Amino acid sequence: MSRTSSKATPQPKSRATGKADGGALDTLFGALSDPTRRLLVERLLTKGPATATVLAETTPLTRQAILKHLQVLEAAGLLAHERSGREVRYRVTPQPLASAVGWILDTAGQWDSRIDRLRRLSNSEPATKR
Amino acid sequence: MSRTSSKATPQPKSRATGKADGGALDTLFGALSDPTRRLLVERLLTKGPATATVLAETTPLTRQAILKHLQVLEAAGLLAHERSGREVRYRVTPQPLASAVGWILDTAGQWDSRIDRLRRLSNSEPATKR
DNA sequence: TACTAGTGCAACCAAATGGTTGCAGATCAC
DNA sequence: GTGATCTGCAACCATTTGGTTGCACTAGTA
Repeated sequence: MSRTSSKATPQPKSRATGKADGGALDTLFGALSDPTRRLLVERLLTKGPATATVLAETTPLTRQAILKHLQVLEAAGLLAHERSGREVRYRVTPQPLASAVGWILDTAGQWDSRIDRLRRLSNSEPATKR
Repeated sequence: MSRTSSKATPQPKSRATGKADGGALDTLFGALSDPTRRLLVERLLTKGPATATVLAETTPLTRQAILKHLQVLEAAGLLAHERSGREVRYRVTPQPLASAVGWILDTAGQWDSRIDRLRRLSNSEPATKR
């Protein structure tokens, strides 16, 4: 049952389609979900812009692996690159983090107002407890 | 050559090992990276706790698919479930979102201080531009 | 010029992910 | 009791992901 009308809609079944406008958050949170990538962001922030080869020297990973991570981060808008000569230097552009915080605060806000509503309605229950 | 000493370390090559202490952020951001899951969180917040079957009725997905998403969210600490009779009811526990915001703010903080440092050193460059 | 260092691209692989179906086990209502 | 619902597994499948290797290309440098 459950699957209300899935058979009726001939959707291409590709789950990569995304929900359009939410796609930015997808790639953003997705980019942040990998420890290597968070590490790269932190490293680029603390030690400044660097190339993929230089970044790869400090990890057990290949340059290509690092490159892929950098591209994921760039696709999420967290990085930008510029080339000087034969080198390609990556730097952090943390603006997209604002949308992440935005979604989280929005959500937490709904939670807060919900707690508030519950408190107002029933004064006996602690609402969350943990 | 990059790959400094990968051949020397006989690491089990399983990428699921995680970086231990950062694992919480992994699962957290990972859980948030899916639009369906964010939708579930929002729905559970706005309309209150619900069972997997009920949640599945409003989406084109199977109950099992929803179930898996709920389990991912629960593993990230964003959900908790309690059963009453034969029903299992899920509710949001948004506390872990704090760690996410924490990491982001830390990172943004490093960025701010770095801009500050740059501004103090060279007064001519706009530092970010975009 | 020839050599070296850095990047770009493509093929390939294993594991994780998101989804399905089918069925067994509880629990409620009659 | 019987039947209808709801949950819980398990198997299975296709796509994505994270990683590797190998090689071609480009840009500095001796």
